Formats: sequence, C-alpha cells, structure tokens
Amino acid sequence: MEKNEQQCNGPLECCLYFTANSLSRYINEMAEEAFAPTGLAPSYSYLMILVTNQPGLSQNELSHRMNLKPSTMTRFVEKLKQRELVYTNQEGRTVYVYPTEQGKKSRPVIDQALKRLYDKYCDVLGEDLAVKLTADIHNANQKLGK
Amino acid sequence: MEKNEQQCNGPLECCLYFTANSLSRYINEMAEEAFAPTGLAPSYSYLMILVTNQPGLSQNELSHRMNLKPSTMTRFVEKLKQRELVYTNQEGRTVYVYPTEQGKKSRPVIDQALKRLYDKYCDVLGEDLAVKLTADIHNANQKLGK
DNA sequence: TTCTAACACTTGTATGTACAAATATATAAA
DNA sequence: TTTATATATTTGTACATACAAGTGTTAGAA
Repeated sequence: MEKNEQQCNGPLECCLYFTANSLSRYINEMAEEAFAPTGLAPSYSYLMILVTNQPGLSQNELSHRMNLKPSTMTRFVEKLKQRELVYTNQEGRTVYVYPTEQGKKSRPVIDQALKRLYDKYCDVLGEDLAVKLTADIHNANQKLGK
Repeated sequence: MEKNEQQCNGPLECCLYFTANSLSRYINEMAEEAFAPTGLAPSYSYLMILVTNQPGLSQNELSHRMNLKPSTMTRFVEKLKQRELVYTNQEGRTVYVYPTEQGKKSRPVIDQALKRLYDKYCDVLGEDLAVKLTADIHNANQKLGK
C-alpha cells in the first residue's frame, strides 16, 4: 500500500471532514436535550461558563477561547444580555463581559446539564473511550489552531 | 480521584460537545477552501459521491448514510437538481436520485478536492494521527447511531 | 500634530441544518 | 371495504454560525 493513500471501506467514513461533522450532529442532538432545562442552547451555556469562571474577559478573548468568529460572539453576548445573564463594559474599542447576579445563579443548572451530557455520551461510548476521544480531538484542535 | 468524575484543565476542553464542534469548525474552514473549485459546498460534494457511486438510492437512504435529516436531504437534492447534477424519479412515496451526465463528469474535480483536503489536514496533524483520529471518530459515530 | 494602518467590534446578509406540521402513499386491522 | 397507522417526502420557519463591509478607536510614522 502506497504511502499517502487513503484506505477505507466507504468513501465518506475515511474523511475527517465527514466524520467530524457527523459526530458534531450526534453530539449536538444529545446536548440540546441535556441543556433544555437551562433554557439556553448549549453554546450559550458554554459562554456562561467562561464568563462566570473569569469575569471581565473581552469579546475578542472569548471568541478565541471558543473558536468562534468575533461577529458570532457579538451575537452571543447580545442574546445573553437580553436574558440579563451578562452585562458589558466598553473601554475604548474593547468590550468586557461580566455575569449579572442572575447569571451567577444560573451556574448550578448549567453544571448539572454538563454532567447529564457527560453521563449520556459516556453511556453510549464508554467512559474511557469518551475521555480519550475528547482528549485526542482537543489535541487535534490545538494543532489546527496553529 | 473518584470514578465518573471529569478531570481536565479547562472547563471546555474536556467536553466532547465542545471539542467536537470546535474540530468541526476548523475542518469546515479547510474543506470550504479545498472544495471551492468544485463550485459546491463540501456537503453537496459528498452527496454527489454517494449518488455517482450508487445511482438510484432513495432520499431516505441518502439521509441515513450522511446522518442528515430527511428535510435537509430534500433541500440538498433540490439544489443539486437546480445545478443539473442529479435528477430524481418518484415511485409511490419514494424519491430515487440519479446523477445526470454532467453530474458524472463532476466526479474528477470532486475527487481532486477530496485529495486536497486530505493532504491539507494531514499536513497539520500528521497522516498517521489524522487517519487514526478519523477512524476513532467513525467508530464513535457507529455507536452513537445505535 | 496629522495621517495611516491596525484593531475591536457591529450590522446586513447568507448558508447549513433542524424541527414541526403538512401532504401523499402504503399497509394492516376491523 | 373502511379506517387507522406508519412511512417518505415537502414546506414553512428558526437558529447557529460565517463573511463582507462598515464604524469607531488606538497607535505609530511622517
């Protein structure tokens, strides 16, 4: 078998693009269920985790940490402000984001949802495999983020 | 350390939902570049691969193979019909999908794009790691698809 | 000090994907 | 045969995310 040649059964299953997107769809479905009680879409919950763990990060910093584009972060913060879970403080051209009291109070519910999601996918994949897969993907992400 | 407890540095990096979505965003970015010369978004190209490899699959079957919802498949097929890359044949309630001549001719360009994408992510991740990661994710997908 | 370029963010718009409800067909039970 | 249920698809709508272009701010070069 020549080097640099793809070997695989199906034409799709051997492509990282396809498998990664498929995984993303499966896990999103699970996450939406697990996070339903929070009243927030999963991504917004993740943003709340960052904001409550470390109040005062800039939108720019937040978008880097979540690997989202700045314009997307604007929209996310907008929505969380509407729900009065965060407030912002603009200094010069930079916008800093802080949790409101209500935002801080939302953390236990979010942490519960996080745990439910974790349990759910560990149930299907097995905990060891799930933890290892997550670490492997995280490792790949770090390389992809240069 | 208690069993069933998440151990990780960041609050996000240890969650499969977050890492999988982040990977998806990185790889989508790459794929859009790689597939630009095809004039099709990457997902549509994948559908073309299925349709040309095995003409006459039903939309239902196609949506299962790609892990997409039937309504999404309707939209995909619609778009490929507009571009005259596929045609359909409805028998009873089932819609079967076939490549047009033009659709068949598009395959080489798509295959080249596939190769470009593969080379690109192997470049960043290393081929061995990339192949292994893809296989691991595929394995997880099979479990998640029950 | 003025001009220019870089930066942080916002806004309008587009796309991929999903859900819910609707339609049309097929199968099975009464 | 009539009715009920299951199946395959479509359609309207919604949402997450991105891109391109715009606005305002800072900093460095002239």
